[in-house]
Amino acid sequence: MRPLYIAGATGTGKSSVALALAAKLGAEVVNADAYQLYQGVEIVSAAPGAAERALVGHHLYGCLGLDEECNAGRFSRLARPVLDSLSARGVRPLVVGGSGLYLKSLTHGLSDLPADPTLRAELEALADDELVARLRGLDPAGAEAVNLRNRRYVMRAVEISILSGRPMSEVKTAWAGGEQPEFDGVILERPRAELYRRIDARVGQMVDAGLLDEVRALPEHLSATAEKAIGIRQVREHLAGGCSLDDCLAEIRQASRRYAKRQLTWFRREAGFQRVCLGEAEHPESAAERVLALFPSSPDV
RNA sequence: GGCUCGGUAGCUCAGUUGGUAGAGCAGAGGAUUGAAAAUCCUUGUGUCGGCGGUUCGAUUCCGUCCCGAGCCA
Repeated sequence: MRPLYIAGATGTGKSSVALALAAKLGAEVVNADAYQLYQGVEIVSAAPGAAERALVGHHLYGCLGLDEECNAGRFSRLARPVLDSLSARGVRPLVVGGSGLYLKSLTHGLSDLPADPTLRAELEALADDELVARLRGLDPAGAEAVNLRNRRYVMRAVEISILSGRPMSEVKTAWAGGEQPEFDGVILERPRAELYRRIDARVGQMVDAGLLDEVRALPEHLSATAEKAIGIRQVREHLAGGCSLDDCLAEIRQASRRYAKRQLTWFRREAGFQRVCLGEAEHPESAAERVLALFPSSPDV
């Protein structure tokens, strides 16, 4: 059965709408959130709790250890078999998350590009201008296309060129150029001010739910991916006496709002999704009805 | 009540020896093919506290009033 994708910025209310939808469709929820993948950060990543997860099937929540790295490639390799096995059982996958690149790796597929942590560690040691020089040598056309001020993108381009033995710009095919893939997807939206209010409020709820204890209980060493979760660095600084709780929470709210803003920019230009703007007091049931109404002809619903 | 120092962008402040002003932060916009909750780029017109005066011209000098902080009574 074809998956139904539910995207949107953090704090929009995707999880509750997904839960209502899953109940109506007899579907199961598949996570497409980079941090809800990890075990031990349920509160800080605002993952659905045990009560919600008991209601309908949930997949790819808490499936990675905090010492494990993750990326879009690994995510899609995790998710594909889950989608396939649900389909084989006749269950519709409801893919829910706000990590734009992760979602796109499923809706559009990722180019088959190599990656190698060892090489990356070597490149990490190079200065910015050395990296740019490497890229110019390996892939002049790519050097034109990549934002050379963005060290991370330059590094990845060099990495691809070295590993594949061909210029990155030849190996990597553009999403924009290809055909628009067909999929069922909806982007949930809310007015900016309301979204920000919800994000701010949610940080308070995280504290009530035990945010500080959760972070205290984390292993000292986290993978480079896991440690980037918004909230971990800030709470750790507070716990170490580096800042007041108020300042810590204010920083988490701000980082979350900025993240949401970047998501809005990403999703704004994503094609192929329907869009549903949620009402301020709208019940998830009602939102789920409206989403369902957008896919009347889905053969499998 | 007297004296001193402040009042300039949403915030913290710089500056203009008189020719209507600029940084940091915040905010906004954008990019995005294996770190994506990441990373990177772009973006600053505001009665320069109010009202008078001097001046061709005042945010800048003078007077006065208002507000804040401090000191002295």
